[in-house]
Amino acid sequence: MELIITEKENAARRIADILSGGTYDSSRENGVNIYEWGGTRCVGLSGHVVGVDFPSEYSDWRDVEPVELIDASVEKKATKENIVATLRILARKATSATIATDYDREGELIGKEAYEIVREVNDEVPIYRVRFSSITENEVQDAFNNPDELDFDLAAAGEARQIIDLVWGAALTRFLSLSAGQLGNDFISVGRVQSPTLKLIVDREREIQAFDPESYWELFADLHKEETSFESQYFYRDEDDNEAERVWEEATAEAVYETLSERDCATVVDVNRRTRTDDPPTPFNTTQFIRAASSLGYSAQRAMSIAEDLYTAGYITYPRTDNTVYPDDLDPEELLDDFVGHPTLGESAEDLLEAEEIEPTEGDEETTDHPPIHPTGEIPARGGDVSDDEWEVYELVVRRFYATVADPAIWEHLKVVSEVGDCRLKANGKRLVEAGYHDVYPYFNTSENYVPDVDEGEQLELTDVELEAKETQPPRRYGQSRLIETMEDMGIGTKSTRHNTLEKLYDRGYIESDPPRPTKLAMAVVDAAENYADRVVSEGMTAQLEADMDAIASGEAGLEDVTDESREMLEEIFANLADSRDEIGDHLRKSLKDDKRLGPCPECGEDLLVRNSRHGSYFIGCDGYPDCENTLPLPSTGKPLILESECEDHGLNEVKMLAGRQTFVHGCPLCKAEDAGEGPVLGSCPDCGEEHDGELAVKTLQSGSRLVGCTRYPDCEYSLPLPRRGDIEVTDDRCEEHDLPELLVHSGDEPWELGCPICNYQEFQARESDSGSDLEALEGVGAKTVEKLVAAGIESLNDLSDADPDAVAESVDGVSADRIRNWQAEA
DNA sequence: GCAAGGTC
Repeated sequence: MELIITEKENAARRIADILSGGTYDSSRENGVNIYEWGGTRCVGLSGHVVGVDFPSEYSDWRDVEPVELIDASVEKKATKENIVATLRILARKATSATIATDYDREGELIGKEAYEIVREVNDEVPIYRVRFSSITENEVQDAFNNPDELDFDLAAAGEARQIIDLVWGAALTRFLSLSAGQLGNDFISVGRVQSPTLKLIVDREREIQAFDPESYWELFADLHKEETSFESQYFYRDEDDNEAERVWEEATAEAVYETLSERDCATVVDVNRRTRTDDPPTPFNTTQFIRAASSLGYSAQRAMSIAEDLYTAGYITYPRTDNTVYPDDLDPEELLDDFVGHPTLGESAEDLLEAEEIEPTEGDEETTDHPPIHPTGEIPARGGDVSDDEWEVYELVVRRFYATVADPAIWEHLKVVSEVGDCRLKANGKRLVEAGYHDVYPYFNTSENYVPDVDEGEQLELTDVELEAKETQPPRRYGQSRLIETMEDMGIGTKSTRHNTLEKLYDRGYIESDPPRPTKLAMAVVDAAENYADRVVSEGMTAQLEADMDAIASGEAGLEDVTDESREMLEEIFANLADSRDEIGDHLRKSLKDDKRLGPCPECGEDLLVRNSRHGSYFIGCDGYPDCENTLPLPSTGKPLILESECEDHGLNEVKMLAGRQTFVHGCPLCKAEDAGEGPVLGSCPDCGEEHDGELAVKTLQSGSRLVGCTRYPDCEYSLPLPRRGDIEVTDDRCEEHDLPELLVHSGDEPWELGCPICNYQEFQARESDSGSDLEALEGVGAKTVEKLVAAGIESLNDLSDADPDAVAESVDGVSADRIRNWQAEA
């Protein structure tokens, strides 16, 4: 039997399809698909199926000095046992094995892992390696007709990276965690990729904190030509003879204002017209895809997760790629043809097919493993096969492909300079003359700025002179997609890991909200690393590692040369760290406390801190405990985030509750506690009104949440829910059926009618039973996933909370146990 | 219970 091993399940099926001419059968072993035809079997791995780790005697953090990890041996352990087991079974029976993992460094290493598993159980079988740049008939046939051998040097380069990352990461992570006494879930992590990324965010925050705003002024005036008018801005020549608009002295700004205000007319002194070509964008790699999706409001993580689903379902190509050049076997016309006649995507495709020649754009990076992200030609049904979010991302990928084969756009720029006394005004107009690719790719801003045709020497009426006082602004925080782009520029992380690295920084409590803001802990970790292990927060470590890996791959250096040298450098770092452990620990501990501090306790003046209750919820307690027992409640949903804004009455920071889509600002917890109590009475209680004269009132609980409840509580527990946000107004209109006033909720710009609270609750219940489920409130869950969950016996959030994630993942297609755990945390 | 890299 001939055995073929690929990097992933999807590739196994496609290769089986090509080599068997579509005649393969499939079977399942240990939950792994095996494709079979003639005497051949083809199986897909799931990326790495083994991972590096220290021997188990090193696993107790308290028993082992972190420095000992530097010289500890590093072992390989199976991480996907079912796949490894399946591979062993197949390998025993194989007469030849062919490794067909991805054509890149990590693919070579994954191939070597497979090689070792095969060799362990079968020391005779010949093992080949095939390489192809895309899974197409020609390339695959060609590769299998000319089998090669595994490149052990290239794989060793990858192994060196694994060892260095593990040793540095584990030793330093344990050192910092132990120094601050942060063990268990709250450990303090450090790594070659995460730490330079964190430093990027921290450095920007330092700039923002150090920023000293400066005042300046800008001047504007309206110019008129016949019926039309346009805005012009004052400018002057600075010392370097560049055009400048900002005036730095108030007196100068006022003098200019005087000059402009005194006149009622300006003379055109210069008209400059030019056309600019606006080239269509290049094909999507992962980073550019994330960037485009983020401008539609998707987080990096969410964009990748949707892309992953679209890929698995066969609608788009592999979403993890650095490639920005379409492969030769992609025929753009053929692909456009697939969209002809489609109700919403068809028209653009038909327009594009009318062009005489179709020549796609190209980016700078051409790689051998995967093509740029593009549609496959298989089109999902909106609302049926895919959710609205998935469709939006799918359409983005389709339209990006359209854009890459579309014409450039042409802009006309018109600059008009006018003179008023000795002052000059300018106006920049732009007009889209040829929309070009913007017609098929409507995601870029194409707003025009109208400036009329004028001639030199023309006199224009001048009105509405404005003097605006402004301040220079601190640099802006990096957004997620900007961070991922910067990581790519710095050469850290990979297309597959960058978005996960950001997620990791959130999980570790290093960054919060979006755009991410570093916590005090993050600042302290970066401080410590800069002082003692500068290398691990610099992009230089990756640059050096890349160079070393190249040397190993080309045979100029051995794996041991590189890892030994790296270990020596880490030894030196630990020699310097030894005496500073307590000092570093104190700094980290202090920062951890700062992240929880809201401000002074009104009862004793110590600090109020966010604390965990025993049940996993949160409350606010005093640092003076047990001397001061002051506490304040927090809402039971979500994880508290301390905002920068402070309450004017109490000097406490306001609190936001993070709970996925149900995130809301709770505000000052002391204000909330003071506001707690009974609000206006609405009417008689339907449960006990007749018998005991109970009445319904709007109530605010200590935690800040509100409800309509009976005034006889706790004797009568009748209650109706109210929305978490907004002020409730009791109107004069009454519901005839329940004899209660209609309620109005003021939140956002427009107040909305909640109506009678009983009717509102009944409608809510009807909707619940209608859709059958409250599962849709979960992040990233659409009707389709709910259907699958219901089919597996999970009908509500309650069911989900009680379920065993692994068991559910087993029975629900396309949902991982981790994702379920996230949902449980969210619920 | 450490990293980063694959993949789901």
